[in-house]
Amino acid sequence: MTKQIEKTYSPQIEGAIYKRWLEKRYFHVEPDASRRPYTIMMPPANITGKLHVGHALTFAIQDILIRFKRMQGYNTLWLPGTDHASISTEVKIADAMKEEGLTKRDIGREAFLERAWKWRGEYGGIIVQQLKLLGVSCDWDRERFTMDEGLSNAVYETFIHLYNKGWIYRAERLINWCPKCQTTISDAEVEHEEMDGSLYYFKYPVEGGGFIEFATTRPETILGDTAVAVNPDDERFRNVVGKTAVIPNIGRRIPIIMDVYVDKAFGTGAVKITPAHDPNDYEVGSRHSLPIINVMNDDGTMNAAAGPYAGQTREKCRENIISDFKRRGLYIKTETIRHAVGTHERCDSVVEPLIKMQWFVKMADLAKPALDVYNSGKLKIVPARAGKVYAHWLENIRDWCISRQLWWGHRIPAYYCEACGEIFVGAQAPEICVCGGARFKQDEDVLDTWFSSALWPFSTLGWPEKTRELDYFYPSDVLVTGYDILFFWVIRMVFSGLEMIGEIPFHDVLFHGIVRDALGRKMSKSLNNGVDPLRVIEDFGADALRLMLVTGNSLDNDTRFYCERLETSRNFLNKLWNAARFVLMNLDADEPGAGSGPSAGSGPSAEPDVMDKWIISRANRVSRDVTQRIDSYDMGMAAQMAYDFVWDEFCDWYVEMVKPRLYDKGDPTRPAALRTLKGTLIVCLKLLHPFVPFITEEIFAALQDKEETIMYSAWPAYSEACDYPEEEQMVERLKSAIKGIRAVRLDMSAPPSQKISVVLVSPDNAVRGFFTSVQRTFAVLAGARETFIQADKTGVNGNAVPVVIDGATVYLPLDELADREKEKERLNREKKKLSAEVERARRKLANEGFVKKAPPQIIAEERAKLEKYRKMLADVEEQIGSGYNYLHAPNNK
RNA sequence: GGGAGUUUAGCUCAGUUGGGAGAGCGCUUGCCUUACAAGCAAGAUGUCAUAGGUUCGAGCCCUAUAAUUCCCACCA
Repeated sequence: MTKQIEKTYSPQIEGAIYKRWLEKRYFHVEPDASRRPYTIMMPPANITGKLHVGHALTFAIQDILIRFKRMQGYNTLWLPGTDHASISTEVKIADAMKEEGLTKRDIGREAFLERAWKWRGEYGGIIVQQLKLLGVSCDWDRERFTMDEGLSNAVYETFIHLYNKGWIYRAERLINWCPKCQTTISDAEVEHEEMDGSLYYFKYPVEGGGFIEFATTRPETILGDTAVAVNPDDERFRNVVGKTAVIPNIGRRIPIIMDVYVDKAFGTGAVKITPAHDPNDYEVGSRHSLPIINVMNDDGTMNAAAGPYAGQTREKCRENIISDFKRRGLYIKTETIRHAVGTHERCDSVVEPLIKMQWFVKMADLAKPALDVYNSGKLKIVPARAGKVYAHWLENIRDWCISRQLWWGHRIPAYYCEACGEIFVGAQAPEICVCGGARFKQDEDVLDTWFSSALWPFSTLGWPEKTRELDYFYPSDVLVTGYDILFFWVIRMVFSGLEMIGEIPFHDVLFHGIVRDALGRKMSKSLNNGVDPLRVIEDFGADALRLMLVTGNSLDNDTRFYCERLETSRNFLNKLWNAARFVLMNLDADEPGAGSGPSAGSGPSAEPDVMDKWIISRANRVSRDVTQRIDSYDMGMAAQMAYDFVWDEFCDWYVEMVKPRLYDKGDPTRPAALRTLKGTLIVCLKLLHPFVPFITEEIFAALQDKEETIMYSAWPAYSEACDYPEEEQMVERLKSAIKGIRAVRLDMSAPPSQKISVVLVSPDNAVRGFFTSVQRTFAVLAGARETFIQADKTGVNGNAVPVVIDGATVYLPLDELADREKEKERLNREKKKLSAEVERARRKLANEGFVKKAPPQIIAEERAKLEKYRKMLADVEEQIGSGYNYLHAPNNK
């Protein structure tokens, strides 16, 4: 006997279900050559992170795919994990230390790392626990951390490999320096922000008389100037080129040179050149062999080379320079200018270009194969426009600065001989140097956090060991992520996978939008407009949250977070819950056996009737459509279709239609009704399970005699045998008749308790036969006391209200209730509508071009429509014109 | 400076290869009909941003324009 479920839906069930799934180890998989794998690598969550709604969206999408494929019989691995998040974690720990009055330098590297590991142990698992509340079905037994031993080996192996190939090198280059975080950052980590700034005009005295005027946005870098450049074609400067200008205050003599880089139209046409602090100037400087003078310390203050300005912050120095130039009469003017300023995306401080010795990955050779797999279609990127961004980035890629002046992360596996300075790259320092020295010092820097995440798709499977997992699960099927980490992560995984494994890390990349607040703003700490998913889950449940996030939006667009939408989802779940309750109640009231059987309407003892066939047919088609939608990553539409089917067709129509059969214990079609009811509910549950895993599991369990999980039940497959187009058409007639009658009743304010008589007149035998077979249902849903089904109008009161449907007219003898005027209006509205339809179809078919050029199927459909509407129109006109005399009817209202 | 989105009902958004404009919320009206008032039933609401073009036929394809959002970029 089936179990009963609680009276109202409550998301409190979720915790226990997840616990059961974990206990049963339903998420865990092993390589199995007899089954096809389906693999998703979960983007590792930062250990510093807290669950936000963005996570909820991205993990909901991944879980939908995983659960869908699992039910389709794939051996599905969804591998979770966390990222050490080098810089964020380090900053966080340093901040915590500040409260104790300690700095990193105070305690030293080793003690700091000790704290970091301790911190990771204490807080690193929080986000994982929060993730579980979402219902994610990932294989927790395979959870990985980017600084696990195995994953670290992968990092060193890769570094050494690339170094030996000459693709990792150490060089002194102009890099992006974050003065606040005190480390280099990669180009990708610099955010260019357009803002209003000042363009200052100054002049340098020229030796031999005169001045040269120039403009700059960064006066403090004057101290590092080693030339002034003008365009070779610029006539205005002909007489000063080759002469020497003098920087006041510090008295440095610098040449006036020519370089095509200079834009004649900008500023004064002359540019001060600071090779140590500007990428362009660096280029110019190397072309002209100019000295490079670094005037800044790592913390953004001026260094000794700044002479009298040494020790000042860059901001203070700027002010002082301006006032000094003013005092000397060398200041001309200040203009406001809109220009891009580079800031560090993590801390927002202005990035300082500096020359430093750093480690780089040479990108040219790595980028090419990554571009090839995209161009050849081997790597599919959804949506397609993201692919263009991918290609554009790779085509214009520059070398990747991978060293960071931090402690938390993978330390660069390079060792320097203390005697001669020779570099050795390897897992350990060598025994002895070529110079005979035996003391080595490891490089102080760690690697960019993305260097290790770039290896995630295979390092998590055991590489560089040759494992069964790597062999079986790699490459993964799809990578799902927000478009914001395309450059940071996705591209780097692709070229890393291609280089180290020789195969792309995933076949598809699916980018989705971000979750915004109700006003469409990005959620951010500064606006304090973030939505806490944990609160939402507490109030509405993970199912409601997940459903809300994926429904009603196309994936690639951003979505707004509305509480009302959450309620809509919650209401739907309650609807589903109560539909299930209804089914369970009826199954329970049934004698054993009749309602059992998992599939819809396939039992010999319970042949489905026409209504059953209708819902079976609909369920069948919807299953096919939902499957197609998920397969094409159209989760929103898939969810919407399942939602509509459950609510509109199953609950509002089928369940209502089937009630009279259920309430009559003697009805011979009752077993079929029960069977179909249960079977269709199960199809609904299965279609919904990827989206709302908890509630579907709970109901599914209640429907089963034995313990079974919906997770591993078979996904509904489309079957032609379950297609019943004729039954569908008939039931559509039934629905139109009922809707028409209801409309009339409402017009007349006839309460549901007031039963009426209904006469259905149709010359069509099949239509009459159908209505006869569903007579009782028809009567109940139409609120009829009795129904007469006949071929002509015999006995129909002249004052009866007609409702015209396709193939029949229904008469409601409502004399005493009828509001004649209202009915007249209604019929005329009908007439107008039908006339428009007829006219539209007629004009279309009268169009020579249409008949000549349109596909035959479209023309045939159009003809059928014309025919149908013409008939209905004629019926309506007949009612208006002849048999129905409104004007002389009594009006008792 | 380059590129990509978006513009559809009062609000938020769907609308797969071009073939009769949709949903949720909100609104109007009537219902506690023994699964569900987190519900049921019936309704109203759109120059599909603008202007051209292609086509028998355009919300969908092409061109231009406007508004708006985002990404990329070394003009001081």
